[in-house]
Amino acid sequence: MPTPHYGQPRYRVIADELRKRIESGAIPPGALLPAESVLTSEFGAARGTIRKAIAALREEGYAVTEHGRGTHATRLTQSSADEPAASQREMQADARLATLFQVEVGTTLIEREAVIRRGRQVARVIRTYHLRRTDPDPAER
Amino acid sequence: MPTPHYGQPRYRVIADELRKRIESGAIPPGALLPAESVLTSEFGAARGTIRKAIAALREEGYAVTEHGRGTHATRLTQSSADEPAASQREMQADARLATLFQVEVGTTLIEREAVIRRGRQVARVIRTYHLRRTDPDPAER
DNA sequence: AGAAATTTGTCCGTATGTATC
DNA sequence: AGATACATACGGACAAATTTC
Repeated sequence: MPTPHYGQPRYRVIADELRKRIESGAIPPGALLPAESVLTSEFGAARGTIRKAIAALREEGYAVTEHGRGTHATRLTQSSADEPAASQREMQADARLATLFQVEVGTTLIEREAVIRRGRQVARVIRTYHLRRTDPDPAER
Repeated sequence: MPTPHYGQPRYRVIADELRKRIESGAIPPGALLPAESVLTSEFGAARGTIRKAIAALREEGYAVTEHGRGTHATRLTQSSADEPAASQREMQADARLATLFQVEVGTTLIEREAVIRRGRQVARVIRTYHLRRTDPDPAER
């Protein structure tokens, strides 16, 4: 079948469903999500669509994926004592971020850190900040 | 040519090239990037690969895409009163960044801050860091 | 106003590469 | 070495938003 994405696109619906399972505890923090192949069967969607749904969850801070291992539901640590390579964590808005987001200082934000490597060297580090409950994300449409 | 992604994946190389054009001014802030169809021809890559490259640029804060319009290079010196003008500045590497870049704490890094707005609201704040001297981008490894 | 062209968005299917178990 | 799981890449088709004629 072609592409009848009335209203919400398929990957969005799937992402919402998986997010619901995580928030409800059906998939506990730290637990592994079903493999892409399993989700493909369950939702009757192409693998690419499943992957896009999971990518959306990652961007929203609900999951973390590791190459040959799988995707884990995120346990967002309130750590301010940051040392590890936590790719994702909660943090409190400082003055600058609070101003930008128009919230009060101390409001919880999600910080994600990505590293672009060139061979063994780190070429760039990217840090993204956003409020929790972000929806779709026009960036990708 | 199936999928030989030795070293850097194709979309990564393309993203780096496009980013270089933006940073160098070859594609001025606010300007439209070539359409996906054009980039597909230029790089001889599938459309999906081009789209992934552009998605990477979005995540790094270098571009913003709108549905039937196209992808614009993000404007750095935005108006508004809340901006300390320069969205790009030098800063000293903290412990975390120093570790990643394998340099000493206090080494000068370039920090770029992009503010992605959705309407009047700030949706995301993206900060990218990279070494000053060295990199810009060997483009290829 | 309307139709066509342009451009990005979604989805499917297939194949191969890479990391982990 | 084999199996499992995620990653990259190609190609095709149709949908939706915008611009152009």
